[in-house]
Amino acid sequence: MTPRPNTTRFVILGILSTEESASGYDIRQFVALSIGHFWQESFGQIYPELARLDADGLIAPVRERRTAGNRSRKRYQITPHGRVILKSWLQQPAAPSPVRLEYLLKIFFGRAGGLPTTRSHIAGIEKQATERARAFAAIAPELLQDSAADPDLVFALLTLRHGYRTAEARLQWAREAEALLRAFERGGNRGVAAAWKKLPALEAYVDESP
Amino acid sequence: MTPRPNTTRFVILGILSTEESASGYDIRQFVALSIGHFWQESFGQIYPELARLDADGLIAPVRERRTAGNRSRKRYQITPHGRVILKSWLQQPAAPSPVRLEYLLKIFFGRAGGLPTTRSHIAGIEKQATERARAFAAIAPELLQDSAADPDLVFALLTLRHGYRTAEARLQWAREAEALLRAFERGGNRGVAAAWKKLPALEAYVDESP
DNA sequence: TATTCCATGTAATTCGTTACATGATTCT
DNA sequence: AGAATCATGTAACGAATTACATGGAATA
Repeated sequence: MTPRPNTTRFVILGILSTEESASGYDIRQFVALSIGHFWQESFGQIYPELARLDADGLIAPVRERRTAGNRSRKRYQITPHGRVILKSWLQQPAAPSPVRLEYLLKIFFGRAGGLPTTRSHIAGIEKQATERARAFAAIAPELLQDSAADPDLVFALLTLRHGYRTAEARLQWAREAEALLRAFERGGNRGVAAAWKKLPALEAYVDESP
Repeated sequence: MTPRPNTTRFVILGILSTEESASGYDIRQFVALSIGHFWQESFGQIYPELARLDADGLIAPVRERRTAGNRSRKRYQITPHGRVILKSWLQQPAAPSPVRLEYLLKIFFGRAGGLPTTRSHIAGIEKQATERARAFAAIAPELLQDSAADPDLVFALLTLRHGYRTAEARLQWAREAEALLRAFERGGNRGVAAAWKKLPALEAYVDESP
């Protein structure tokens, strides 16, 4: 059986490629704060993987100069070999990421749940998407100020912008969805068909050249 | 330990709530064709779950009138109890769906991978998003024609539109990402900061009322 | 006749989360 | 003194995929 990717490895290597040194706890923090909107890792994944990476020589523990008490805290740094492995992974095309959106499931099966229920799911998405879009919008200026000398700045901005665009798309979708449901309630499938035609034209935009 | 959701159950119940009767194979087909862009199930999940749902009385096997040979094919239909359970699940707010996008990981760690690599990842997304947006755009007219009498039509259109908006957002993002990288190559972080300000303003749109 | 598709199901293995155990440090 | 947070790690369990085994029906 061909073994599955084990992406956690590369997340850890990636973080250690930018962070110089980090503990398991640090890595968890980094993931939650910086890439939490498109990736997550739990301690149960991180700690065992750190041990394996160490055993494989891709990372190495760092001598900890203990400030006072013998506080147990293991920091690691990436090895040259680790960098090579990371780079070769980065250069391979990304594997397709399966997406599972439970809220769309609940909307897709909307007839069995009832229209009011469907509406409240959509309203929930709209609210959440609005909050997220605002949050992403607020982060960018901070990042531009605080990380003006950070060589990783562009890449952080790239993923941040992706988060914003995704939130914005959901917000737009939620508004269109509400319009379609109103049309459905008033005019059934024929009403929906009419409302659909009023939505921004699809083909035109996609064909547009950059 | 609080048991985890087991969404496969409700996917099966949902499909049987609209489909009247279906086999494990049919369910797999349905998932792949109708909701594959935001949900997926494998046989290894479906078949055991069908057995459990049967044992719990939420679905029931249907007598199969065999056309000729004794072909083994088990079709199931949802029971009244199954409908009750489905409905109560649908009415609960959707659990947050963890998202994992490997391609963003590769972009986020772009410095370790090199600019050309990052560019090719973005180009890949742009191509894929374009194809998807076009595909979604092509499905809608078909659906409006073929399913004019289908009581589930609106809900299918809703999720279809979500897929389109997502693809479109990625396409827009990819173009912006390319612009940011060009600015970075020419002017480093200061170039990026300048290019960032030229992107469509963030706050304005989100504050807009429907 | 060979290949593809229909069809069901199990086994092996990995992925990933949650809960638990444990203890130090910092803040109120 | 007590609460919150920092910090590491393991155990248990469920989720999910992939591969395998098996065989009929249709089609080229």
